[in-house]
Amino acid sequence: MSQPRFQRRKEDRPQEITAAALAAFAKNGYAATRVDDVAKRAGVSKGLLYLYFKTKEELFKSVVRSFVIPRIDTLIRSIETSDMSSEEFLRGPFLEFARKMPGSPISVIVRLMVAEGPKHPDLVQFYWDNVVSRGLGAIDELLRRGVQRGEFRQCAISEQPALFVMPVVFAVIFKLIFGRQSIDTERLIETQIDLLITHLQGPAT
Amino acid sequence: MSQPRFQRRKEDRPQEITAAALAAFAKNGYAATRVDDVAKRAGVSKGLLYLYFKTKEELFKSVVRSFVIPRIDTLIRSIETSDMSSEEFLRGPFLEFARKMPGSPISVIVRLMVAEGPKHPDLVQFYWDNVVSRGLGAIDELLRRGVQRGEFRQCAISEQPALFVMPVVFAVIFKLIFGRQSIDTERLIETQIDLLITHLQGPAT
Amino acid sequence: MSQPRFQRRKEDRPQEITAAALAAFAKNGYAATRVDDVAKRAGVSKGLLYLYFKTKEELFKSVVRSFVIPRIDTLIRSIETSDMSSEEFLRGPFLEFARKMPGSPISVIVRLMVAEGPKHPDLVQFYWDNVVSRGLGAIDELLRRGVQRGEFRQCAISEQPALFVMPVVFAVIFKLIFGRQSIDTERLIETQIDLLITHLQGPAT
Amino acid sequence: MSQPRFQRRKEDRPQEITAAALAAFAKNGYAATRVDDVAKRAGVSKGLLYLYFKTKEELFKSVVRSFVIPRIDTLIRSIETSDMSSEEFLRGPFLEFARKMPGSPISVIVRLMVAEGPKHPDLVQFYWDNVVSRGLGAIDELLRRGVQRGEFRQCAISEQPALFVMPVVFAVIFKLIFGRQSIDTERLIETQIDLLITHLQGPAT
DNA sequence: AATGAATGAGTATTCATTCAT
DNA sequence: CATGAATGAATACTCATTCAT
Repeated sequence: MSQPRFQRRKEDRPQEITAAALAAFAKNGYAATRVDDVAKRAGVSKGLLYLYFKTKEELFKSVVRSFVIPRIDTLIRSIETSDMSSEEFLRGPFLEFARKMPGSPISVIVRLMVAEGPKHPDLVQFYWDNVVSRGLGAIDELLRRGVQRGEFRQCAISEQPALFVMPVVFAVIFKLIFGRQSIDTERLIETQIDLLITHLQGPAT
Repeated sequence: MSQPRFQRRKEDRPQEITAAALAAFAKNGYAATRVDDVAKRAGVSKGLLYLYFKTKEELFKSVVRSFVIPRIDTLIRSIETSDMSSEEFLRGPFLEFARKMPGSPISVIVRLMVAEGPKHPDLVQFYWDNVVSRGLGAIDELLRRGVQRGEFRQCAISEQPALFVMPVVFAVIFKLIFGRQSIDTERLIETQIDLLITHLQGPAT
Repeated sequence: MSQPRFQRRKEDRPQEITAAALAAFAKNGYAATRVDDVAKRAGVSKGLLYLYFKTKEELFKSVVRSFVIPRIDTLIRSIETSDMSSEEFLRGPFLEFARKMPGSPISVIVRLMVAEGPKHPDLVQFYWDNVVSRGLGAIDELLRRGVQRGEFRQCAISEQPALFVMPVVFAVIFKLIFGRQSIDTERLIETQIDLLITHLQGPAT
Repeated sequence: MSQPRFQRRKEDRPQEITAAALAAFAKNGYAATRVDDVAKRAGVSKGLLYLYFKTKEELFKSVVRSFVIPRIDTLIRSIETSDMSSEEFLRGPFLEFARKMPGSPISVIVRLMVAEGPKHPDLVQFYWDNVVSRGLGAIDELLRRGVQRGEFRQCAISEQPALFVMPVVFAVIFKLIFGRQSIDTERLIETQIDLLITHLQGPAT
């Protein structure tokens, strides 16, 4: 009776631990998080944690890897498979994605990258290759497609996908530092995207 | 040999120490920086450091205070005293300021705020009050002035000074995490500011 | 070589550590005792010591608690259960107890109380409640019983049990400060107790 | 005008410093007292303090020496020069002396001896030679005189002057540890001295 | 596989002592 | 003489990591 439950448990362990680690890192940052706490959060002994992750650093890298990739994959796939117009996509799914960012687990990872990046060059590289580069690439693809289809004109904006990512990163940072009592980041994101699209569409002739 | 072991230079010490601390924090982050290292960098004994700063935390706060305020003060004063048109100011002094940001000491402090903010709420508050709030206020004032003078039209953009700050923060973060091999942040800043101004000036009739 | 580096002996550790701490405190006093030394004496790592005692101070308190209480309990119980006459008890078990005091672990604790008391008011209170008050109370009870039984007359002496404790404390202090080459404290204790009993029994009619 | 005042000042410096040190030691004990504090209390710079006392330890020894000797000298001289009967002296000047002890500066020195004695054998020796030995000797002399004059009978008590010192030391210790809320030490001292004298005078034949 | 007792290197902080002024 | 800035050795405490059970 109890067997199958334990069986299943074993499979999930690593994920449960990285989830606990993410929560712990989110609360206290990497350096101030004790491995003990992560283990306790995961309902696991310290020894077992070390069975899955050789060091605290490896655990950290695992956290970054396992929580960001799926998110970015989803975005990219939706761009690739979508049959919306570029504008529709930007005002629809992309805006939705952008709005959810601040406050999501990924935002925590931004904090970790900012804080710990300099000490983990390989992780930075990984993050660049798998998250930033691919994310920017996807938006670039979206813009390129818009230009091809005649929706957008080709200009400085259509060549800098970072302009679309910018407000998201900014909002994430703001939320992280100042919490919710700061500025209206949602409106900021909307305004920026609207501004960009308006410009890409050019003066209505 | 030539250097006496004791040197009395009461006046200069605090600044030398905060400068050294900034450099150390910049390299390793707050938690990973050893007080010993800061002292060594400053060419000072650990004991003396503790004579001026009661704790590592206080040293950290001092660093934030002494390096950011002057910078932001300069910007604000130049806005207040400038007799340029708003556009001229944005394309001139402000753009210059924005370009210098990534790689400057302030950029390091952004990293510290992101990483350590959650553990130093009073510092975050201080930063908000003295840096962010005043900085945004100054730009707001500049935009308002532009509207009053008829240079700009009143719209969503003229009400969100953060749109101007956004690319700077974004560039800072990018440089911090990915170094120089990432994206062309200068061009990004320019494009964004140009975009905003163009929009504020409305369709050329 | 023969000793494994890790030994799991959870049960015994706290006692071993407090014993080592008592010895160390006895030798150097509280302030001058390094936690490192206590750990070494106990054949234990510093980390483990801190697993059982959160701070050096808590270790100190534990020492006081665990070495004095049993001693005083024994005395009190023997008073309560004894069926000797009061005189017999005082000249027998009590005198024995008094003689053993100087040089025993408790004597060291007196030193700690004198030296560290002012900085640990709660510990002083604890010591008063659990040791001094109860000890004096027990002797008071013994004297009261003697009066009731007609062995002793009621007088200033029968009301001040401290007169019996006095020579013990004095002897302890003397031994602590001056070692054995000072005065004959055993004889002092005997003389005092004899003197008190003689007086309590009144003039032989 | 100001010259003579400074002149005088210089002479008194060491005493002012030892007085300040006594006060500081009294409050916090030897180990916990910072040289800085002593200097501040004495209204003197740290450097000057070190001009008079080579080390903290030497300062400590100076404190012990300079505050106890005068006290004990006074007692001894009054014994030597007194023309009272031994009983009168014991019930008069000696009792007065004994009563004043707890709470006086000397009581603090007892604490210091108990706490720091083990680490300063030479100081203990000094204390024994100059204070304890001479003090006990003086009382011994007083008792011997009483026996010679036929006031007292020769017995175990007349040979153990410590019996007279005992309640004083005990009272001092008690006050030091438990403050004033403990037991009536004055009455204890009186009772003990009365008891001893009564016994020395023997049964009224 | 799982536990948590045990380890020890690493770090912030204090304070007696020195010495340039 | 007098100052107090400057030094650095000493020490309590933490926490990633190991390993007996």
